[in-house]
Amino acid sequence: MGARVAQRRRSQHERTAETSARLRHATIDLLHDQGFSRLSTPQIAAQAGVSRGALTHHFSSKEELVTDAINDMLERVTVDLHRFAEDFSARGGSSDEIVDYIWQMMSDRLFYVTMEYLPEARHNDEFKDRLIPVVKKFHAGLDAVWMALADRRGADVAHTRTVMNATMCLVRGMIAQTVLREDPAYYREMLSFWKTQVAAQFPEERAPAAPPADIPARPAKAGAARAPRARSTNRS
Amino acid sequence: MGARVAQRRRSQHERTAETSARLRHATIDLLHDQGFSRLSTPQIAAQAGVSRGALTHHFSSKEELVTDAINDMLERVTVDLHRFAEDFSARGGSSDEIVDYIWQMMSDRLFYVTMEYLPEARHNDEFKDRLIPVVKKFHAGLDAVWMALADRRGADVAHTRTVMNATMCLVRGMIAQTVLREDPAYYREMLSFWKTQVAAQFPEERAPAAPPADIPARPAKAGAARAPRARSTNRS
DNA sequence: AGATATAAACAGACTTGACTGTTTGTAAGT
DNA sequence: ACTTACAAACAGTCAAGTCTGTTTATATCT
Repeated sequence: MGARVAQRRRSQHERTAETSARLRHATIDLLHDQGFSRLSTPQIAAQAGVSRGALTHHFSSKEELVTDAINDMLERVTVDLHRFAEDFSARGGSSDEIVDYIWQMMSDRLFYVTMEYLPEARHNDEFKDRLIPVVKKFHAGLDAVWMALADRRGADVAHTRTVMNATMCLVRGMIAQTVLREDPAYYREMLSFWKTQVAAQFPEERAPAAPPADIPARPAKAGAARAPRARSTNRS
Repeated sequence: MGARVAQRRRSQHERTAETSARLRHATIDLLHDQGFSRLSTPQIAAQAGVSRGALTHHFSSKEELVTDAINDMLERVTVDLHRFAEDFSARGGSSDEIVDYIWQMMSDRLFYVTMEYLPEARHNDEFKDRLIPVVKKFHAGLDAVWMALADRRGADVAHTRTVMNATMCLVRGMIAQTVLREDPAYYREMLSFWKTQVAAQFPEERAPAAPPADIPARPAKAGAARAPRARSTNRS
């Protein structure tokens, strides 16, 4: 495995930070690639390139490791989203871009990973209790972004919140379908439909107001606008 | 467990049908109540009130049992949906009812069970290949219902399909959220918003066209119309 | 500063338990 | 009688958590 190069002296703090970060990243990678039911601590340790002893030293249980890893992932996604929102506001982008961004963000890895741990949360109360504050923080971050966008647009705050939350839910459901339904046209069409709906909710949009609803909308080569930055995962 | 009562003579065919049905139902029950990662064949056999030997006799692998059970579940749901659609068309119900019905149908058990096996399908190709025709059939059944509804309404077929599929996706995403977010007002508001959206897509609606969007809509004691029949599970 | 004590980081073996697929044995139907 | 339905023991695998031993960093004392 990762033949460690000659390493300079690292402080205890650095060692802890590095090793636990490697383990958290490996956990997300495996959650995405292998799934929760196949997720084992020996495998995580191997993927991270550390011993199982190191894993047990840093995390007192598998649950703690998994919840910490999820927290990490959501924090990274939140940071990315804030960046997008700032850039978007500065440029005064169209609402279509927001839909595309959400689709990209969720289908990159976020919602696939989420689908792995949600079932566990449903049956494991301790796990669920650890997770609730984590996702609450994430939702608060999302909400802050939506509210900032509404503000700059002068849109109704409550209504914007509902539309954005609905977009999130729609995308979640679409991504869930992708597992067993491979049909790009289907998803393209639905995103396109939804973009016209969202645009219609923000009439004060500058450039291209809601187009006549019966035009099936452009091919919607989704997401090209703002590709998510190179996936933050480091596979060795 | 289930102290079997004195049973009259059953034919081989009946015995097979009964035992395998018990196993399939137990599989869905446990998938819903315990989750995929905790699903074991000894547990399924116990829940069904048969021996593990009986299970292995009727199903050559765990995967076969699970896929058969899922197929069963989807067939039952499809039958229920067709019943609803016929009744609905006969009465000329409002589109709100459809949204409520879908929400009820999915949040009863359907989508929670789906969330259990989707991750497995994502990582297990054999399982996925078994499942694809099963869900394809289910989607075809759904589509037939939407098309029949569009027909009677004289609505645009393609557009109706998109709107109904979007409704399904939205509801999927909402139900996924319910695992970690308990917030009835949130879901009520979103359903209410969605109903106005759907209603706006069918202007030729007879009775109450899209109500002013700022009426938060009724408490949405959804689905009472066609309550899913008493859960078909037989716990001993 | 240099030797040394102490604690943290890491490695790997061990224990226990559970699950899947297989096999062997028994009862019920045809 | 003979096949199918059911029952239970068996074999191999592999997980999680615990425990023991080793290395690396840091505090302390002279």
